[in-house]
Amino acid sequence: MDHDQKQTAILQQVCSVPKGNVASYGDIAKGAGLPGYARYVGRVLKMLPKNTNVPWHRIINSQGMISFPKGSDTYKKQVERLNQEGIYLLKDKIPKSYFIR
DNA sequence: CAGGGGGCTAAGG
DNA sequence: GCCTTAGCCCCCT
Repeated sequence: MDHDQKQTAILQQVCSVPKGNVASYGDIAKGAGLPGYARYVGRVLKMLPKNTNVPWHRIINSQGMISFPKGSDTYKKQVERLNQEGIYLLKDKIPKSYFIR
């Protein structure tokens, strides 16, 4: 399996997360058939263009927290996008009830 | 090759 | 809750 296929599989998994729900990097990797590729997922999402239709904001870490420095532009951006689909943080964390199950 | 660093994770103090 | 350790993927200098 080459790089492109992994990337495609990952992005496809990301796009499969319904609006109003979230998933962890590890979950995405797992669902893409690539257990252990959590960090790889983050690396892939990092290079997406601004205008992408891929819902990168629905991907968070296993602790339910946003994996950006709190207060950074990207952090705010992600929070805004989540709020826009009815997802709200509690003490900087996203409640478990939003996770895909 | 060595070292450092990322949108990570699970386990232990 | 915090921090460290070890393990995971990869990339860059």
